[in-house]
Amino acid sequence: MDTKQAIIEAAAELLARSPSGDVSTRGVCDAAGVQQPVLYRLFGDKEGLLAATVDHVWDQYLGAKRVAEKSADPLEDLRAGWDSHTAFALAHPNAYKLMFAPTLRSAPEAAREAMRILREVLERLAAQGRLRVPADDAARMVMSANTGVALSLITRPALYPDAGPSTLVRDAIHHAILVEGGADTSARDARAAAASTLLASLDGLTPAPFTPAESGLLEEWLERIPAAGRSD
Amino acid sequence: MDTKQAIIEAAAELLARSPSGDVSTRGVCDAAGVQQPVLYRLFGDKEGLLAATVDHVWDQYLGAKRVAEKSADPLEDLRAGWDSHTAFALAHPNAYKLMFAPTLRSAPEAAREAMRILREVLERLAAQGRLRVPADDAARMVMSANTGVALSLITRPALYPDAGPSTLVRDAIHHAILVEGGADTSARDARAAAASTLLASLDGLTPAPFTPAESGLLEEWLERIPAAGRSD
DNA sequence: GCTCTCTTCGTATCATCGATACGATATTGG
DNA sequence: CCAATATCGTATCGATGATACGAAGAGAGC
Repeated sequence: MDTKQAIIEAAAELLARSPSGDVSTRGVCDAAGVQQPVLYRLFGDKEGLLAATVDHVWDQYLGAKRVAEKSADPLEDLRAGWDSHTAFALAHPNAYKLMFAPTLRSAPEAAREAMRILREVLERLAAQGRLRVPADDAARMVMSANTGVALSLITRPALYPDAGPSTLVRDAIHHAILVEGGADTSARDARAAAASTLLASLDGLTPAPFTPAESGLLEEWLERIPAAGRSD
Repeated sequence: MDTKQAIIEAAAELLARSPSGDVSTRGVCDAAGVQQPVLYRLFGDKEGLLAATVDHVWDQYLGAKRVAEKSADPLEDLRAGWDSHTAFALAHPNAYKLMFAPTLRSAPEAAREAMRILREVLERLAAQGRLRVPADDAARMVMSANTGVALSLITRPALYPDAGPSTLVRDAIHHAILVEGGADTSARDARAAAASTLLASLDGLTPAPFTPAESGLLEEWLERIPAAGRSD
């Protein structure tokens, strides 16, 4: 059991120091003081080792950040999440490349966890009526843009000498997915306002996304929403 | 001369068919009917071959598009450039990964040319006073976000089943770098915000004003609203 | 304590890959 | 026709991912 951790830490160490962003199984085994067959018995193949290594680096980094999460305002958390994601990429470029670049066939667990954390923050915003797109779409937008910015910062430092574009892109995406300023209205008020906004603007849609029958039913349902009771 | 082109085309062919996204110099030489030393004499090393191959694929793709460029409205060109970039990634995923993922040490000429084309369009917009950020910043924002979206589409098809996020991120970035143009966007934004607000809060309604079937249909309709009513 | 079985270990080895040395062959200039 | 130069082709190197296979060790049952 301990040898597994020793191998992972040796791999993380070598990976962090590797100029090419790659490590050899021989090098890892030598550094960890084990032979190749034990590595392959514990991790299956090189991809398994790299995935475990990435997860380890990610967990270590996240451990320091986990305490500071879940502030009062989910928008702050959303911004902090983006900046934390970017900072991780700059702090551990090789691990980050393995995590998000198309090197590995299947995404490591760390990438999935990053997506989970992001989606959780977005759902908190959605519950407050502050998302203007479905949470899944917002998650995809934020994640893909963030990885693109982070990879650019890492792999083209001459073109991206500072993290200015990161903040600009971050705010551009957040502006696109968030409702302006509606933090103070309660969820029920926001819902009622949203329903009436839609009711007022449905007729003007061209091309019409609904049949007349659908439109009629939708209007009837929307009228029921403001009266619907307190969820929170 | 001709053997060089033959090698490049063989490499492009093998690269397009490669499930791993990689090719071996031996395979390329066999397919082109030459020996390894000639490859190394013509291209220096494998990276040189791959860079030349990426440039070849990019030129071929761009050749078909070059005629349709430089429309009257640079904003149309900006949108077309984003969509063309994304379409190239989907059409030639392996070449695209080599072009923008951190595999190659130095960016191939094709990547630089893509940046040049983008910056040229942005400078036309800037000349018309329609850019709200410096053209270099705008170029970095657009390029990094676009590569992030494209890489996500390529490498995580399960998470990104369609190009919807591409358009959303595109418009988010463009909105952030451009001065306001359309007048009807505000109404559409309000409508979209209202729809997603409702969508996010429907589940919490107690007592439930809708049957599960109604709820499902309503959600489906609400998801259609943000995309509806695009006039431009 | 002894043996039997099953797991772990360690050597040696395979196959593939990028890259090159070096003699053989062809081509070109005089 | 010859010599100088460039190209070719075999054979090979060094590194790497992955594994076969016998040796050594650890329990389980008697």
